[in-house]
Amino acid sequence: MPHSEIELTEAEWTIIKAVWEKQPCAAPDIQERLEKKTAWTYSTVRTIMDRMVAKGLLTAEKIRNLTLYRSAVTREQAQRGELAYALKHAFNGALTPMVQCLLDAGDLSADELAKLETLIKEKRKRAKTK
Amino acid sequence: MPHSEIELTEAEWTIIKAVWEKQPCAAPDIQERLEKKTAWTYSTVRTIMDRMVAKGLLTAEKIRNLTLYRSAVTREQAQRGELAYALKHAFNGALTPMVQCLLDAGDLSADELAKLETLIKEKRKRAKTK
DNA sequence: TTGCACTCTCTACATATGTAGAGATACAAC
DNA sequence: GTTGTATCTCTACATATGTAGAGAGTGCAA
Repeated sequence: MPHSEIELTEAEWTIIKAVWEKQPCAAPDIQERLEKKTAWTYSTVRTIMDRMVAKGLLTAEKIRNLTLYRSAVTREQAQRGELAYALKHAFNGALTPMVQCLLDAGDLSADELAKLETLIKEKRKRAKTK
Repeated sequence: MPHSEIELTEAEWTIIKAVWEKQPCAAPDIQERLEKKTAWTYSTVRTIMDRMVAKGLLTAEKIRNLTLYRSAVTREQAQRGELAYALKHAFNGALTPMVQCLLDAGDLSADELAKLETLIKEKRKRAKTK
């Protein structure tokens, strides 16, 4: 049992994506970087980030007057968390229908479909040899 | 533009799944049905349901002393909403990586993989003839 | 007409989340 | 020392979400 499910709110996703882009970073950095998109003030960004530290989503290291933040979870972990949530609630844990819905919903190009087909083939091969 | 994204909280998912199982239903029904899983009191269930009506997730029809609820969204709509959320936030809208992650994460049986492969093949065929 | 049994309405409270202002601090430049 | 400027800390408030108790309305059975 690795970690109790990781779940992010919309605001948290916005922040953590910015953190991933430039790892140790200060709150004012993030605030500036997001200003165009979100119009959040420094206080807002800072509050969210500190709450994320409390939740274990970020780490904070204080150096003099500056607080450096880093992500405490990888993008993959966060992605898995999000998928796990959808899988559990919307699809009762059934993976196949979920993938199916995904294929139905999106407009995938022939190229992308081909790529997926390849992926699955490889996966099957690996499953067999295991 | 169909509907502004549908999003459900954990509690709401629990409720709406119960409603889908037995369409017009009263709050006490749902409460009883969920009691084993959730231990929610009648008040709790009722409050959530009424809030869901306010959000347009359920409809309520009052007949004398009884309020009948129905789902205002289909399971498919709700599923799509959930996937759209994950897609947008965790994968920046890129479907292929999302499917990929899904394949990596879950332990799909060879059978299921085969089924998916078939699905994709069909999809490609349809895409071509279109 | 009294009393259950059922369902409802109203109100309440804790925690979570989104959002931000006001004032304190630290450090560099003058 | 005084003044800026960047950064921080604290506090606050609105809305959302989870959770539930107390008491009122309705109708059947005795």
